[in-house]
Amino acid sequence: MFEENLEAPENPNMHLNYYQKEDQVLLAVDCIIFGFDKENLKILLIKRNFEPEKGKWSLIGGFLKRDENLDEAAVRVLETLTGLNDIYLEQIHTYSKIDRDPGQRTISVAYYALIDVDSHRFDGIQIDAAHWFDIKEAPELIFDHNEMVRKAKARLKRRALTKPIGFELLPEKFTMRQLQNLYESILDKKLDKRNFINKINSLDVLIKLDEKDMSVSRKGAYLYVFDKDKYEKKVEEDGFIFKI
Amino acid sequence: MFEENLEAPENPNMHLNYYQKEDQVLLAVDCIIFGFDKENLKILLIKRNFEPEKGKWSLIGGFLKRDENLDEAAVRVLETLTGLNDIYLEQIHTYSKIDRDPGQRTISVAYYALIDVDSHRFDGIQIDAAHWFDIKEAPELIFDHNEMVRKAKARLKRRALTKPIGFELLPEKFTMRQLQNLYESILDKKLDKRNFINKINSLDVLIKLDEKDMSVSRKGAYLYVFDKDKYEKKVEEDGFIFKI
DNA sequence: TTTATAAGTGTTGTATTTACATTTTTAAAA
DNA sequence: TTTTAAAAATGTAAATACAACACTTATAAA
Repeated sequence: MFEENLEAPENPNMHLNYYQKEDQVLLAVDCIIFGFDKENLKILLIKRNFEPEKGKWSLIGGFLKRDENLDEAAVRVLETLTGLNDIYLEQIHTYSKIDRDPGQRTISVAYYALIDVDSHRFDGIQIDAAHWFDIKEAPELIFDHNEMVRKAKARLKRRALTKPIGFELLPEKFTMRQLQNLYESILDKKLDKRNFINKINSLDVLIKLDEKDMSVSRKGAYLYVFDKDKYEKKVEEDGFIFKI
Repeated sequence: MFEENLEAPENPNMHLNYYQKEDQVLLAVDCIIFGFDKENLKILLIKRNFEPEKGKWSLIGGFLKRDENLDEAAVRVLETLTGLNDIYLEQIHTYSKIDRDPGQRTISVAYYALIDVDSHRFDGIQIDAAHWFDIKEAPELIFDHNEMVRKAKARLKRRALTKPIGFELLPEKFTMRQLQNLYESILDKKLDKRNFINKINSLDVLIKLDEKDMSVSRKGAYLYVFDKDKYEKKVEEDGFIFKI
């Protein structure tokens, strides 16, 4: 089926070529990039400027290269297209329907990423065709990308309930209201304010600052920061689970 | 890097070859096959009879073919090596470390499978090199297979707490004690007998038969079957969640 | 007839979750 | 300067879920 270049210098073990009769495939990564602007959950999409499906909305993606693993490929794709690195990424699922991409047989590994929209005001984003959509108002996507987003939302919901990943979506300093807005967006339901604050406080991993955010109310709202060291120490020492 | 045969008859869309400069890889599936013998959780492993790592214990696996998706590949691998089909399978994670397989750059998609060891007494298993190990006594595996098993166990634990997948590991008729043994194996902890039975009964998805299993006690233990229709109707009608 | 063994069965205390309303602070407007 | 408007801050009681716990029953085998 394929002729392989057994001398390819990138793979020092190529001489141990035990599997040479097997079919090879193109492996892509696609990133579901979630953002939060202190009000609503967003998703970053691009308008494809190449075939197939040129002009339609799609996830950001790219192909795995010979010299990197999938996590690295996801980081590279994200950095290339948004200029951002040091972003929370997690693999979700691998999609392999035979005709999922009409261009060529392609298997795609989906990742989701979490970004604070405001702190990372990448100037206009590298690609002008990229746009933040409110998660509730995102357009139809190409291929099986809608299914990827559906699964990513479910995963985010599950993770957010048991791991402190929500803080990846917030600025370093945030108000309780913003934290609650975030959880309401992720869980897609209203939460009781007092119960939410009591729950968060009982976890005992936030530091309340003396500083207030005066931008939204007369009274002002105290700012908090996530105490990552304290959280990690608690996990380490007594198997603490961050549970909303 | 690779020369592609653009006329390959297997892919009718090959003429739309938009991505031809990209690297291709071998995609494998590896199956973590869990079994249960009414007492303990088991894992099915094979002694590799080919290089590399010939003679060492490994998961059962194979390569994705051009005309199938990953789920189909996993079913095929499972059926080829055990003779079993119609088995519960779930994709877990995709592994891509560059040198994970010294034979050649290979990316592997891990699946786990659930089998009732006794009901599927495949005669000696297709491959004589295959063996059921108690999950607590399994040997070291090749490559990153240990990591795959670790993740599969975690996934199984999580799933078993919220979905009725445990019944995939039991014969059609089972006793409460066997069900409890199963959950104790999966969760790796002892459960209180009365609390467990009360919990299961409150879920109201088992049918208690008039029949008893007399093989283990003088008194005999009532047999139960999982009422799948009832479960599905409950899920459908009021979003019921099977929660242990 | 006795014995040995697993099966079967409920209650009570504890912890967690949910429901719910008033007061406080302060900038802006009057 | 006083008033007003709007979000922030705060605690308790009821309901539910979870955890701990021990004796009686049925039956085959001795």
